[in-house]
Amino acid sequence: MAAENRAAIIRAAGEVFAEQGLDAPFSAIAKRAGVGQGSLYRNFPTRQSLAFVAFENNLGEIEAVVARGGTLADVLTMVSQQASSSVAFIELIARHPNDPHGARLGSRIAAIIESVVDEGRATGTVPEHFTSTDVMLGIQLVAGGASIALPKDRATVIDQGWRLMGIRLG
Amino acid sequence: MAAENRAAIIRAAGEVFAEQGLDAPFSAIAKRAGVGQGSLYRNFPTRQSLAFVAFENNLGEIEAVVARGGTLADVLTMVSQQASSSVAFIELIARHPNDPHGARLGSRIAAIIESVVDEGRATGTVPEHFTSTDVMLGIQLVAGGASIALPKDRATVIDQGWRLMGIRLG
Amino acid sequence: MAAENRAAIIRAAGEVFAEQGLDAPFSAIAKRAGVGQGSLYRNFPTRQSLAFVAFENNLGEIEAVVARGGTLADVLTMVSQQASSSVAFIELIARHPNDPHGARLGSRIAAIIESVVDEGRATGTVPEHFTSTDVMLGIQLVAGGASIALPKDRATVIDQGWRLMGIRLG
Amino acid sequence: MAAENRAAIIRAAGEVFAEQGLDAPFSAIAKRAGVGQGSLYRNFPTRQSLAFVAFENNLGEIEAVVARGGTLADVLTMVSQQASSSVAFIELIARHPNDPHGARLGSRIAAIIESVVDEGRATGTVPEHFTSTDVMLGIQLVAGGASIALPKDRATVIDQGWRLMGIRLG
DNA sequence: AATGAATGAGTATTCATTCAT
DNA sequence: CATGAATGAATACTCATTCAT
Repeated sequence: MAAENRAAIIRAAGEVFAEQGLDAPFSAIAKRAGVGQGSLYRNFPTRQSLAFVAFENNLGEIEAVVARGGTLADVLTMVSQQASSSVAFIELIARHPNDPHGARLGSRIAAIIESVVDEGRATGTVPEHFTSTDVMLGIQLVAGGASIALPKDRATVIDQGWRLMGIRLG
Repeated sequence: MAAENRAAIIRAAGEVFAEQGLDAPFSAIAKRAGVGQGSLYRNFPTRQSLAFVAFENNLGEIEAVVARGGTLADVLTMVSQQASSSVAFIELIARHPNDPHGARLGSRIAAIIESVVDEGRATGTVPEHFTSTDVMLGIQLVAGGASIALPKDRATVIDQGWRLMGIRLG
Repeated sequence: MAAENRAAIIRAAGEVFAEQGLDAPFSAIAKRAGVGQGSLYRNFPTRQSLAFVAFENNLGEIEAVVARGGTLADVLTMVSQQASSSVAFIELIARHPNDPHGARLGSRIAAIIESVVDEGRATGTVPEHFTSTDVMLGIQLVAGGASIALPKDRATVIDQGWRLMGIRLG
Repeated sequence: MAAENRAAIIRAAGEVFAEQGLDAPFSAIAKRAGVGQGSLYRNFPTRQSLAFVAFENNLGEIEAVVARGGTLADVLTMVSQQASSSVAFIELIARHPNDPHGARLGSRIAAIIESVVDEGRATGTVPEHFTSTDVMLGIQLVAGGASIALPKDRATVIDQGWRLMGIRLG
């Protein structure tokens, strides 16, 4: 049952973090997962440890798209779509760059961007001079800009944000 | 004593919000100001009402610079400095666009940008096609991007953020 | 100005107690009276002292009606009409029978009832065997019954209460 | 320990409500029960939910008496005893006639009265024309009358109150 | 291991009461 | 005297974290 519980917790955490933000009460996650608070704490002693694992799913989806031949535009579109959860996601990484989990996630993201940035420059998704570091900073800007906006305004902030940076997803 | 207390509260709130963010405990503000919680509540019945007043100072400084012939680059440089130390400021405006106080602050900011955006376009601070709305969105992006970064990384995020958008402050 | 202030406080207290009950905040009374809290405390050091004086007005009105030839039915009707304020009024007296002010008020009420109870018995307002003490207890019952009812139910409780005790006001 | 704690809370609440009224601080109840405030809130999220459960005991006692052949006089005598010590009980029901819990309690009381009111009329406990609704209103009057009296006067108010309404318990 | 109950610290908010001006 | 600001105690409520079962 340990394995199922762990899986349920990860799934619940992803949902709850996306809905309520990274500071959501642990009790809400445990309840959604259908497990006791104790089980949650045994599997994930800290909020970060849970959050990192919870967001690896998101990353997996993006990696899968890239593996199937996705473009930089596809990647950034997915980030945009995952707006609210991505906000928490980016926030998490930005806040804990030294955390081993965070570093690993950061590397995976970097690898993804790296693998498609050339294509993106070639097809005009991003300006010629953009490095993969620039793209990652761009993600941080739109995610951060969205995070301080009201939920209803986030999609607009993200769309217009890409535009300001000369990034074309359409 | 009323006036000094009020001033002390505003000063304390500015500091505490900058350090701990917009959700800092009221008790911390009262303690820093050296007043009772009751005094704080009488002067500012809501968190927003306090936050707005606390940040009007910042805005005043920028307006003063513009009045003395400051350029768009000067304005954005000051915003950068403030955003770096006090992300809560931008957060406040982004979160409460409908609040009457917020609207007033927003209008003041819009007026400032409007008054210098032509100069900024002419001198190459911002790209030719930037509207004042674009500049304000740009501010939101760098402020938000900074808000999810570690304090020590904020200045870099802001600098590089401006660059990504084609904005030159130097 | 002392005299006017005192009068304003008494008037305000009567209104506020009637609206919000005997536990209304002092600040509300001071504000309604248009005086400082300090003035309120100087004139009436305790809540009771204010409440007793505030309700003497009510009593004065009833006494005036009796002086003009009012009947027991008139008296009880007035008590009924003053339902919400009367609740606080009766409560006050019932709770502080030993307070000198309370004793004085109680005596005035007793005097009023005494002066019209014979008429009330003769005309069938109350049963033959009712003493003035019984009538006062009756007032306490309907006032108390009303006090624990929801505001919207109070008039009904009072009306039906009189009926149960065999008292006819119509 | 959960069950004992819950029982301790209910017991403590009954006592504290009886002593201090329905608005007694939750902290006092938690302390008396020997539990943390959190436990109290988990078991009873609202004041009403606690109050209703706390008073169901009282009702159970009365129902038991009726089940063993008790009369209306017995019922009203028990109510008198409880009202005298625990006005909060009646207050609770009078204040929340629409609350689902309150409605249930109200129904149970109505059922009790209904089941013995015929007997009460036949034996002269209440006047011939009294309906069960009248009896319940009578309870509200004596309970309310008692609630605004000093504790030491309550028994007398209740006794004399029944007499005024033509109800004989002896 | 798994559960969920238990605890208490932390924060918001409201007033009664005092006091400086 | 009058004003109304100042203070802090009192209370409600929420969660993070620990632990008994």
